[in-house]
Amino acid sequence: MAEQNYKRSRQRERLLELLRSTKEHPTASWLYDRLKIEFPALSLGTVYRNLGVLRDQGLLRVLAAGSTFDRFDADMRTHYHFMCERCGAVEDLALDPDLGIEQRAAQCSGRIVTGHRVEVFGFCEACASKESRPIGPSQ
Amino acid sequence: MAEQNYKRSRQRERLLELLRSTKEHPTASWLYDRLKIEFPALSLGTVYRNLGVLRDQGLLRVLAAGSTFDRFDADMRTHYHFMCERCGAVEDLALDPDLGIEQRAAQCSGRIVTGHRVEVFGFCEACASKESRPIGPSQ
DNA sequence: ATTAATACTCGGAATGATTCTCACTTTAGA
DNA sequence: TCTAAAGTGAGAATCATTCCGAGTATTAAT
Repeated sequence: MAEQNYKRSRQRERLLELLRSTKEHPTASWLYDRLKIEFPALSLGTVYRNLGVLRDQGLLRVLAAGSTFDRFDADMRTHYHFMCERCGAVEDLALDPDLGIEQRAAQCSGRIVTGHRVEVFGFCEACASKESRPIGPSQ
Repeated sequence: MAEQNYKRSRQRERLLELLRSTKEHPTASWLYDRLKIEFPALSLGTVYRNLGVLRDQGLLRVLAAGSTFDRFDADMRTHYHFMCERCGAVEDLALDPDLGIEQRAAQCSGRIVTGHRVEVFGFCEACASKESRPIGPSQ
């Protein structure tokens, strides 16, 4: 899975640059739309295949945003996310990651822990001001 | 979304009992297969619809397990999960939830924070003993 | 108990993100 | 330059989830 032979491709290089240039945690289709301008013949399959390659190369992470679609993040430093329950936006949180969680999760178990993920959810600033009556639990 | 009129249905009541009786964090199709024994005419759509109703009633939570399918958990107390990267199993973690995360995430922002979720990943005990050479990053 | 209103069920079709297939093209090393 | 292997585009296939329409069950009021 990791000991693969990769060749360069302009599509993949630009995909990574694009992902690195934004804080939006884009979806596959957002990336496709942008990249399509530069590569008019671009195929959606190519975007998905390269997202998978970059993930295997450890150059991006996949954030599961509910069951509908994934979002992608090229910032490989451990950091936490905030997800808006109303508009679906994903924002980085300026919190120090708690690596003790991983130690405690491994403690007294045969598990191998490789990482952890924290997602805080609620309503982002824009939605919080519109939405005077917050909705009930949806996750 | 919450001020809905619900009527009782045996299918939904048994669905919730079934989910409450297991620690497996089942998928929709696992629940469907089990419930189908009891309700031979059961429809998959009914399972999904009722999972949605129970979620809106605050009686279960949806765990997004990667992009492929959801898992469901009727334990509404805040608690953390461990997810095996190899077999996909989901286990509860016996860690005290850190509610300070939510306060820190809300601090100095217009956000409304309603909850948070922690997922630790790696290899479960069974997989850790088989898998001598752990695989590279996949999330 | 009957009835009316409406939520619920089933089955199957529709949706939508993601993955796969395959013929052709590009890359990289000899 | 030549060749093998990885990459590409187009579209079909997959698969979890949602939607729809006609008939059924539940509830509250008569």
